[in-house]
Amino acid sequence: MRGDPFDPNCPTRLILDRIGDKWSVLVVLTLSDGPRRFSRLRDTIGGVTPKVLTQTLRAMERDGLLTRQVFAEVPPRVEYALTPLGHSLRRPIEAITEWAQENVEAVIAARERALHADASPAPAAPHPVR
Amino acid sequence: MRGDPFDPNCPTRLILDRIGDKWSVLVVLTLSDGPRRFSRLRDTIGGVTPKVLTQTLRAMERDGLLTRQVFAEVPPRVEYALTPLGHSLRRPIEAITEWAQENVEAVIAARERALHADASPAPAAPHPVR
DNA sequence: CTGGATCCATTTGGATACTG
DNA sequence: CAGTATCCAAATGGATCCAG
Repeated sequence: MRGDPFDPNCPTRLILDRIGDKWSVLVVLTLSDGPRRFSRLRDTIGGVTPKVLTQTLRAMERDGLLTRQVFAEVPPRVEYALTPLGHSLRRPIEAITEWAQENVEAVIAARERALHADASPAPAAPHPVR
Repeated sequence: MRGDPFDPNCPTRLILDRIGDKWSVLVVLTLSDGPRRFSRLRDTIGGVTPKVLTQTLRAMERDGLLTRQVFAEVPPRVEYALTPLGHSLRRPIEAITEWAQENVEAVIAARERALHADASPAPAAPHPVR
């Protein structure tokens, strides 16, 4: 009852939502090696805007996955670090990313196949590739 | 580098997007035990609309994660089943869901704490500036 | 029974500019 | 440096109705 992901009201869904956020996953991976500053995170994670990164970090902080430490210095410095809880997420996340790395080609291939099978008879119209 | 999740152009992101889709995860879990019909899937997975479920299934089919078999019967019957590729996703996904089940309470607790800390003026600042 | 089609509210996330 | 503020485009997902 307490851990049923199929129940829409089960908090497990919350976790899936968090994992579902691609940035969270990358943040965990980045912080796995140790604390990082904001700009370091932004630079490491390609294609994320400051706004979204901040949102992600705040959400993860609320969820107890990481800590945010502000140093009263000039220039300002803020360091993010995984909590033990956050660290415990590392393994499952790595399982996913490893699967991704190993099977990306198969997925791409399947997608190509579907595309060709679908477009063979009458191509013409350029289909927006999602 | 073909397997770098940090590269926005890397196909690995595609996988994360697929996992990120909460329904995909639940579909994999549901089909782990064997093929299922559409309505069975819809009923098992709480809170999903037919439209979205169809979208999810079609996307997963394109990606080679499952097969869609139509029986020429009345009433119509359509069965979905995981491919070997889809089955290989089972392990990593279970890793995530197990983590979720084990740590949901900790996350909820952290969230409650953050809420209270934010709502009450003086919880005796344990940390410098926030 | 299995979805396709349509409409629509809400959310999400990106670009840009600016501040303590 | 580390964000915040604002605006906005696009995508997501739900409700509903209908069709093969």
